[in-house]
Amino acid sequence: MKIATFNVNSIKARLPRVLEWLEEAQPDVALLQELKCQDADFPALEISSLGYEAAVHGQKTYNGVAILSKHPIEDVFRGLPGDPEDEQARYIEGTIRGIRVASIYLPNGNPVDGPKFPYKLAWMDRLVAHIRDTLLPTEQPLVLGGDYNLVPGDDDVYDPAKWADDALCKPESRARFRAMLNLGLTEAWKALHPNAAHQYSYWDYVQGRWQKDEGVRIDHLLLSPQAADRLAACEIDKTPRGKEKPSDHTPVWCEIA
DNA sequence: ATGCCGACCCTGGGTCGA
Repeated sequence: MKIATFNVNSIKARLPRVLEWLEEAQPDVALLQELKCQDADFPALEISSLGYEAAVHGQKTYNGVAILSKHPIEDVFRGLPGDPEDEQARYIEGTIRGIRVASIYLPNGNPVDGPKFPYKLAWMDRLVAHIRDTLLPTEQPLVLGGDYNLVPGDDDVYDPAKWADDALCKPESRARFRAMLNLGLTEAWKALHPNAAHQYSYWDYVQGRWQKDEGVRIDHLLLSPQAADRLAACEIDKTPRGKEKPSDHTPVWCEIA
């Protein structure tokens, strides 16, 4: 089963790109982030015309996540537990052919001297707790994909010195990402490309970042042991980023045998 | 250079993303 993650940066603005990508890449499951629309405005008809059903957790203007699937989506759960006050639509999970998947839009956290950084760290703590207390104990295959807004290592950013104090690279952020791995999760791309460096999933629109290949690797697929045992492939698909009116992210996909 | 681009809001400029 091919499972992809893609931060689309507005599903409305990106619909032609997303439809074209679904037709070309043919993922069984697509985990989308940054829909920037409410549930009622999600283009479900166009998506379903390509054979995908959708589970959506939308929000006006900001955030918004979805699971698209060629196979039935069961037991959909919206929102990350742990803070009833948190109304940002950044998390949705569901089960497809026995695999529990989640689409994650982790907070950016910048600027680090404002309230957004502690919100990011608290959100990551909640995610670690949810994985540890609810997801892993089921011993189900899990694929947690999304825009983690996290650069795992200095090989994953074009200029690590310039980014050292960014929320995406800060030790406090990286420590919480490592906490997920320490629970027993496998980062799919790194597992299959242990010696690769400077392979990115996001390039800023400005200053010719894409043309100069100055990006960051922040879109990840995390697998439980039961899913990692079946990991057959994982790649970054740079094709969509090079097209007209692209998202600033590009999809990352894995194949679970 | 420190939001240069591109999206959102609902009217032309403010806010946000990473």
